[in-house]
Amino acid sequence: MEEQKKRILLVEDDPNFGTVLKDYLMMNDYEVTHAKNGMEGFEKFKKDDFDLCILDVMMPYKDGFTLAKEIREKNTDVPIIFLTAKTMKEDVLRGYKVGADDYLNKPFDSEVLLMKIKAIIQRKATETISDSKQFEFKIGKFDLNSKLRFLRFDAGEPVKLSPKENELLRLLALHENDLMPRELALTKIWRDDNYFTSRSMDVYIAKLRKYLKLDEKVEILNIHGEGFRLVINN
Amino acid sequence: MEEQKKRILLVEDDPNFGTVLKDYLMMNDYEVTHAKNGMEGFEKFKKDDFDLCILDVMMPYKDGFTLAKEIREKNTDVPIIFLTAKTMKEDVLRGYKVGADDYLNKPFDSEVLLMKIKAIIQRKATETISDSKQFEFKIGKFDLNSKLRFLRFDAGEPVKLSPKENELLRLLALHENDLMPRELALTKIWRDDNYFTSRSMDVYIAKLRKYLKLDEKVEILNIHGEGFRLVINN
DNA sequence: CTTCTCTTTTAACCTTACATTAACAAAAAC
DNA sequence: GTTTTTGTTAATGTAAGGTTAAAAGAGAAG
Repeated sequence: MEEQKKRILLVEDDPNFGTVLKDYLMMNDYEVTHAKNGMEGFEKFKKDDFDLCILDVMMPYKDGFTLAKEIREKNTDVPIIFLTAKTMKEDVLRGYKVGADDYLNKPFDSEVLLMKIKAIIQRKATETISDSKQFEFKIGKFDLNSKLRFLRFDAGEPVKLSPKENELLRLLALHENDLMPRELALTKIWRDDNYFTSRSMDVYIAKLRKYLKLDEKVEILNIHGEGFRLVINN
Repeated sequence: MEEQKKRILLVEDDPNFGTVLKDYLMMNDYEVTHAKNGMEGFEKFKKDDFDLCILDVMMPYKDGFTLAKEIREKNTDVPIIFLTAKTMKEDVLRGYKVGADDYLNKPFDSEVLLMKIKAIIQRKATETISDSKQFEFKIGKFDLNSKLRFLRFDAGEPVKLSPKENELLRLLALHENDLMPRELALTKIWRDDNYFTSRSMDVYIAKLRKYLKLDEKVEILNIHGEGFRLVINN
């Protein structure tokens, strides 16, 4: 079976360590892009699609967490592994908040890192069955382009959607006629689950309903305690 | 937000540590079943549905890895976290091989464990559940979709069911024409068995009967002192 | 640095949905 | 005939969701 090499973005400011790690990963059949600081890391991230990011936490100018936040704004899915110099609890917790998939304490065992990489990439691969690269949806008489973030009714003037509106509608569309669990949206879009983010989400549901009113065949139904359902009647 | 408590199976042979950890998790809103060894752990696993397993590696008779293998044979999805006494590389690698989601070295920080639990359970929630089979039932002229929680008569307008109505009808449908023991519903749905939950269940039976009246061939019979029976006459 | 604009969150208030409890009637068991 | 179990309806309390508006952030432009 012909298998596409997985692409890793490695952001590590220590040139010695970075180079060694890069070479090690490449020897294990990954395609590695090495950035020497947060700034550069973000630039490279924007330019390419990666299957995984490995970020050093301690870096001058822009630390790993800040970089992760920026990356998350662009891409809610890409797995992130943090490298922390020592096991500081605050770091670990902060990492999870930003949506880390894992973290490793330096010095770490390279085989363990490989295992983690494998496990994480595999996990994503199974998750990403259908929602891989879907950015255009037909929703009744609407067209949603979630890459450009606009919603067009009946081939008319497109309305611009805010990032959150867009993500939420996209999630709903991905589950058209099916349940889109509340939890899913909260974890994928808001990455946090408390009373207020939950209310925030409800506010966005209201906004979307307003947009979608133009087509009376399209509606967002609530399933009490579970989530929402985008239905298209005919 | 009425959120169903997540259920954790904790297998830990050290009674002191096990009890403390159990209490800590329960204080943080998890429902915890504590097994004192691998054997017991597997028995409890078979009996119930868990959202997460936390397994101690070092246990007499049946170690955590062996238990994990057995669990994996029953269930390929449930997340597993290992607790290892010290960071032995072989253990870590072996853990990943068996399909661990994470591992923690004792002693560990309890807050970190909580974060990991949260992250892992959220991750699972993300993976879309689309086993339509177990959720759709034909009951006489009715269609029950117990994932979307609606009941439709004769291809007409669907009626929304409340969570309890839905679960109860689903249980009855699973035992169609057969006895559905009272106790089964009480333990599976209400997870509690006392005078009042029992009365509550009767109230729901009445509700379901009302819905099902539309098809005179469908009825819920009582078997005194035993339970109920969903029968479809022809 | 300030202002303007767009986005998101927080707050408030109201409605709907749900589960439980109580009360009483009916049926079954003994 | 008395006790226990079940059938049913209504009342209550709480939680979740709908909606709107104001506050708070964030970024761009002046």
